[in-house]
Amino acid sequence: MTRSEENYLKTIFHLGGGDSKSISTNAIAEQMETKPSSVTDMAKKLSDKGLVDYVRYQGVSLTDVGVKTALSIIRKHRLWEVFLVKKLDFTWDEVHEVAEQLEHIKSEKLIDKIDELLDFPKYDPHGDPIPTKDGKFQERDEKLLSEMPINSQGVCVGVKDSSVPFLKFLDKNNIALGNTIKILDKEDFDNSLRIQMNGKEMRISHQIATNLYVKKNP
Amino acid sequence: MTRSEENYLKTIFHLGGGDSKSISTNAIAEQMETKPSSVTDMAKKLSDKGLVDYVRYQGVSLTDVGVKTALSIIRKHRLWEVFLVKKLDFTWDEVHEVAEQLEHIKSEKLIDKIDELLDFPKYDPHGDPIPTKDGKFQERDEKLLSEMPINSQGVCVGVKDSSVPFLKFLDKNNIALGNTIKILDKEDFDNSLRIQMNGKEMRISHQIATNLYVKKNP
DNA sequence: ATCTATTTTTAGATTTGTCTAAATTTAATT
DNA sequence: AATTAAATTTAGACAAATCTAAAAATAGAT
Ligand SMILES: [Mn+2]
Ligand SMILES: [Mn+2]
Ligand SMILES: [Mn+2]
Ligand SMILES: [Mn+2]
Repeated sequence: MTRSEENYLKTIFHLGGGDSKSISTNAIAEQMETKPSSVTDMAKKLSDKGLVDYVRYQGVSLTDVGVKTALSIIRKHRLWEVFLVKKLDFTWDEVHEVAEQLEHIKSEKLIDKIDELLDFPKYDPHGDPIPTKDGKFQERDEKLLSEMPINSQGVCVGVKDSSVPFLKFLDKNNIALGNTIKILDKEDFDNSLRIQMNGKEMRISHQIATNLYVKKNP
Repeated sequence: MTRSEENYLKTIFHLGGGDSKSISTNAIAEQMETKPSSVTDMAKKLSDKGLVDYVRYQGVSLTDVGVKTALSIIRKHRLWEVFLVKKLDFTWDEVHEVAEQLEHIKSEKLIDKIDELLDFPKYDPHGDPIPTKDGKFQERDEKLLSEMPINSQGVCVGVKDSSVPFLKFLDKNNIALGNTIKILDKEDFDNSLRIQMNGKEMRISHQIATNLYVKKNP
């Protein structure tokens, strides 16, 4: 497996190609910042290797082997991110770029030992679940902050947008995973929210609220 | 810098090209298990980039920038090896292959933090010195076990051959870095040595003795 | 100094991954 | 059903890194 092949599989998975849904050439090209013709070439190669099902003009979806491979790369990516934060004091906005490189290191023992060193974490620094060694995914019962009803309460468990600017914005406003959030009020005009977080009251724009995952308290 | 360029610089350094000594195309090709014609191509490319001095038919040597770059890769390689042994319980015969990959990860912060996590080690698991961030090399006063006089005594500090079979052989015979060794006798016939190590007496072949570095006790 | 064996370079080909531009297919619209 | 717009594929090119085979240069030996 080349690095490029691995990156294609990962992208196809993230676009939903793991559920035997067909992903278009254009969608992959856009996500990977490459050209559709390059995607076509790679689709053929991955198809020859039995990693994707590819029908000309119809897009690609991952085979079982393709899904398994994609998950193993995603597992490595997220474990490395946890390592960087927990063991090397990286901030959550610094880890993705480095993990993009580390995810391609080929050593099963290495990633198993990292997993062990970290005490088998279930989520990465952005709240994304870490697949198990045998490719199981532990989805969490979570919803977007923007979808929570007034007076409900929950814990912030993840970010949908994990871009550097958004993560830095959250840091600046002391919004962190683990914080307890209560919805006090919604403003009809701009869909902004008034919330209570860790005791303090604050206002949050709709854009922010649609990019924060919350686990609702029972 | 591509991964291939980095590997060439490292190899040229290991062959002595850091002391403005010219290294032959063939020597590099042999070391890297590639063809001389490929080395010529790369020599031109590295020369264009100012990393080596290259004279046709005369071989290459590293420029100052080339030395600095090579040392930074060697630094990364050796720090990762220490990390694997100290933090992930790899054995010293398992680390090289993985470090060959990890040394190419591009993140200054990452390697500085690994260095810090390891408490700024001076030597790697095979006793090779780790260059400092600014490219300083702390050579040690050491000699080969085979060159030690009878009745002298020292501490085993490194291996010259760090191949997997040799390292496994050392493990099997309980020879480890840090052990104290006293030369009891030399056999003229086959140059083998009778030594005392950690209290016990044993016999060591010439081939082993020429691949172990010892720091002589004062 | 000339010959010869060895080393080194060149020329041309190959693989991987990418691109542009043109051709084709599909999907949407009349 | 024919036309058009959009998506997708093909064809041909390119850069990086490698190889083989042939040519050129160097160094060693007579
Ligand atoms: Mn990431
Ligand atoms: Mn990647
Ligand atoms: Mn090594
Ligand atoms: Mn390497």
